Amino acid sequence: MTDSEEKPIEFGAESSVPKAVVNRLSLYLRELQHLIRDGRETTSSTFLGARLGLTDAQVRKDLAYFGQFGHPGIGYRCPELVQEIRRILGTHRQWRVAIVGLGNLGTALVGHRGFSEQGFRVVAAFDTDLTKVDRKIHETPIYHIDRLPQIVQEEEIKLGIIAVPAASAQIVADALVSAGVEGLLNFAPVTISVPEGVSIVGVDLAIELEQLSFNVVNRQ
Amino acid sequence: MTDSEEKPIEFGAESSVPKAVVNRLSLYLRELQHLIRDGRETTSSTFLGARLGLTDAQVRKDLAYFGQFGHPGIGYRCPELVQEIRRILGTHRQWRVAIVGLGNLGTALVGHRGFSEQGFRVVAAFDTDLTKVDRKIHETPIYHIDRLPQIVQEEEIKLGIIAVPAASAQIVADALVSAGVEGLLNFAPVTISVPEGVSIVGVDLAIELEQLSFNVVNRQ
DNA sequence: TAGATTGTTAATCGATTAACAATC
DNA sequence: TAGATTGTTAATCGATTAACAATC
Repeated sequence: MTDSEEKPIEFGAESSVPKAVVNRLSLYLRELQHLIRDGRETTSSTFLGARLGLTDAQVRKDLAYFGQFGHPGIGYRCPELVQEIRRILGTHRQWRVAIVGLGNLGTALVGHRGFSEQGFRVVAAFDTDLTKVDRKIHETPIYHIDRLPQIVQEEEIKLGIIAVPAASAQIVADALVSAGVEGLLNFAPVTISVPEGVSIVGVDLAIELEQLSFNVVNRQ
Repeated sequence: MTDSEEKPIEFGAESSVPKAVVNRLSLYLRELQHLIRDGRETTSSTFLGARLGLTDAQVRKDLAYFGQFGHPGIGYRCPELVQEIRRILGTHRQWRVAIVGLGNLGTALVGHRGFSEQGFRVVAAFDTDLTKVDRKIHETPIYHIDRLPQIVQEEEIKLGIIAVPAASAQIVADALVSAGVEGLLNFAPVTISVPEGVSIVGVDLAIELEQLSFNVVNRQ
């Protein structure tokens, strides 16, 4: 935030990929995994797109940002494309994750199936409530928040999930970042700032319902 | 999905508002609510935008889709703009909501503070598990899923939250729609189809972590 | 070979930003 | 009045779609 006046002209080289493309990549991955379970070996951009309400051109263009994964005349081999997308997203390896805040939502997230299925392993949970500390939920040990710096380092935790009230979200974010976490998933209904080099994704469940409300009222 | 070949040329008239604009509207609302709590009476497009990493022009343009809410030379009066945005989103009134599926996530969502704070009232929860049925969580009665059609109608439920496994998500969606629900918030990691006139918003928590993973790997 | 389907270029469409007269 | 800030138009930028040669 200090000496940045000029655009980073050559830097990551990859920053040309639109956010929307990366989001669709996750949808392709999910759909491909369903196709594989249904016993399909290959698929086409037209078929894959139709399942998601997208054009065939968009599917091909999205994938073309990252390489050539298809076979002209044949389409995409499902397991092959799954592997490629997981590599692109970085979920071909396991991520070690911490959850901070064991209220309703945080507690639910510790045991969330979808996380482990996609390569995210919740290895630690933190709270201030002494009655929760030193127990386990779904195999995951619960620590007092004071031990966050220590545990994050020892357990080599790289991602943090913030599930505390809005009022403490920024403080928790700062603590996680100081401890060495590189990415945050924030469920608190507040905008959080992080230093450059740290990533943040926000999910506000009430906002999702608001979007739905708008769509219903405007019949969309 | 059957006889649709031509585009709906004149229909809702409102379908010219980009999805991204509506999403930012929710962010403006959230930020304004924080400003009010901090005792601020007015704000400017520059200030509001800065808090969200947006330009002043974008804030003004977004709001201009819906009307003229600002005061030249002064800015926006916070409580006034909050009211306007809530009216636009449809959250100035209470929505009656049902949750289907009382696993980890569904159970957490029944008591989710953020929902009630923004005008969403969870008035019924459904599950197949007989040990859960006929109890209450956080004041909300739990019914057997067989009673869904009856309760949705009696309770005038207009929104449904799907928190069941992927395998049963489409069936639950169909049941909710048949019963008269007009909007669905889907947490199951699967693409769901709904008839025209019904809205659906999907939230896949694993996908959110995947997006974070991509950002971390590509330092964004 | 004929049919299917890719990757990619060019054309189109839509969203964001910059600029500024109008207003308080 | 001078300074601040809006709403809106025009210019810019970026994303999506269409088209098609290359490939299996």
